[in-house]
Amino acid sequence: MTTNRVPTGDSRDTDLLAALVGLAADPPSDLTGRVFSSWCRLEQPVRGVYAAFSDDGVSYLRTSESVDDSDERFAQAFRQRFRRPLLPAPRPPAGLLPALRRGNPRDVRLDLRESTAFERAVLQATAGIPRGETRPYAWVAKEIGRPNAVRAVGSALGRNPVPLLVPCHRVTRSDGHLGGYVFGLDFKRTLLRAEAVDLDELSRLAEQRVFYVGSDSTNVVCFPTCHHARRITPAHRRGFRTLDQAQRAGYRPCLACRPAATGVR
DNA sequence: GGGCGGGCGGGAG
DNA sequence: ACTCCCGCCCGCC
Repeated sequence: MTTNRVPTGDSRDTDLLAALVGLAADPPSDLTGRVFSSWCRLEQPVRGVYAAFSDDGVSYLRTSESVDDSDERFAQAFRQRFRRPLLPAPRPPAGLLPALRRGNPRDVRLDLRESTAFERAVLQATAGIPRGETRPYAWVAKEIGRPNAVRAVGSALGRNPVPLLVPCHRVTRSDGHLGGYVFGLDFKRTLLRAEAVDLDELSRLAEQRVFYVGSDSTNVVCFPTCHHARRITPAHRRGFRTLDQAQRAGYRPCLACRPAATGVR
């Protein structure tokens, strides 16, 4: 996340007072996100994308398809959720386009203040899933230290205010199925294919109930989409149904994809 | 594959 | 404050 905000103290109340006093003059930039947000529409890299943002970061993102290609529908959806007016902006915020292109939320500043602490934890863990890879919902739950809150993770991702930027399309079910998606399952498939995720291979593995892949030369076990797993030579490739089976066979979990012990028997 | 209970956070009343 | 209900789930049957 980049910082383009003027540094301020933590005393928000005094900041607010000072801001209100100076309102007749120039509004301080760090107040804008609380009063109104700007919006813009991008035509790339995905068909069309609407984003709402302020100096505090991008707070809301929709595909144009999901709002019937209508500026007004987007503004309506934003106002209903954030209870704040929305003004058009001449240009997108710094980093938004690279973030969308590279599928990396760290290229752009995000404003997640409207989310709960739990939701932010879910979004942060999800943000760490590399482009071209997938992780189960149960993995996200484990990553944030709430291994049983799996379904709540699904709910939180369903409310992800900034899909595409926080790549919740990279979170799939533990049984190998893709699970749901705000913009529909087809769009989830399209996004994953665009990142070169081999969906056919994934469903083949799911059919065989292979959810972990290891190398018998390194004795490291990964999620199948981990970039390390994809480099394993076919001759050394070994599939496992559970992490437990892999570990009993002498494999240790990959430090990059951190496969979690939850899985389908 | 399908069904079902368990699990959890959040929002509505 | 509490209860009830819902949801991008999981594991067992």
